[in-house]
Formats: sequence, structure tokens, C-alpha cells
Amino acid sequence: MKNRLEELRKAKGIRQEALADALEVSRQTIGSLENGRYNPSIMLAFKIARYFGMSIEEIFIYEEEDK
Amino acid sequence: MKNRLEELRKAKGIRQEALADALEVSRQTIGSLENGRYNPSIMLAFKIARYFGMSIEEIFIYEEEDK
DNA sequence: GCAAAATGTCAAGTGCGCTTTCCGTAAAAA
DNA sequence: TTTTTACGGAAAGCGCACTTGACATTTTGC
Repeated sequence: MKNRLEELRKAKGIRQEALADALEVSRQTIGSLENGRYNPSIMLAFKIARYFGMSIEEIFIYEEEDK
Repeated sequence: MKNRLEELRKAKGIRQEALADALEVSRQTIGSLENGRYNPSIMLAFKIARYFGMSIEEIFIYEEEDK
């Protein structure tokens, strides 16, 4: 799964830490999502989508081949 | 988080086991989601949405308060 | 060039999503 | 009544999402 987190965050001109605070998660979680180390839980995905005023599908790109 | 899984599954007239097979998860996972015992991972949410031809937001209803 | 700010990343710990296995119950079929 | 079908639910185990903490590296601004 790919995502547009880094792109969207930079478009807002905020730091990882500020986004983390707004979403009530740790800075490491934001960094890990941006770098694709793991996928968000669905609750966090909803929070992120709401924060950016977009749908989950617009931010997270589902890719078949999973693993 | 609430979801419309049971409603959508019944509208399709299929059993929990058939849905589980289609989504490549166990029957217990479907039952647990329908009864709200836990939330799906975002990968499973994407699979479910694709299976029903709907968006994640149309199937899973995000609710603030939770735990 | 230097210091501070922002990000990358590792390690250890907690909790949950999902699995397999097993048993209980209700309703329909026989 | 007995058997079969569909669902509910619990227990144990595994891996991943997320945390705190610490340190390394890159980027920014003076």
C-alpha cells in the first residue's frame, strides 16, 4: 500500500511532529507511515483522512499483491 | 466504529463462510467484524470495499469517541 | 561553516487483528 | 427425535501497529 502522506503534509507546510500531535500519535508513527514501514490501522486512516478533508481512498492507494 | 457488513452480506444472500473465502480470511474474522468485536485492518477494509463495489467510508462508519 | 531543527531509524514493550481449534446453540431438514 | 447447517464465542499463539527513548543523519538558517 502506498500513501500520499508526505506530499500532503508538506503541502500544508507542517512538520511530522505537528501532524503527529494533531492526530494524537507519535512522531515515529508518522515517519514510519511516510516511509512505508507499515500500514496505518483503519482508525488512524480515518483520522488522517478527516484531518486532510479527503477520503481514505484518495490518500492510501491499495495495491493487490499484498504480501 | 460501526459497519454494515452483516447487512451487505445478507443483501447478497451469502453465508459468512462464503464471504470469508472470497476475502481470504477465516469465518471467525467475518463473525467478529459483524459483531463489532474488533476493527478490520486497513488491508482487509480495502478488500471488503472492493468486494462490495463501495468505498470504505460507505461500509465502515467512523465514530469519534470510541476507546 | 556551524548550530539547531527536522527527519531517519533502531530496540524493546504493549495491545490488537487474525488464525486455528474447539464447543455451544438454534433452526431446519430428514 | 436426530442430524445438519449457520452462527456465536472463547483460548492460545503469532505478527504487526504503535509507543517511549535514544541516537545518527540530513536539512535549514544565520
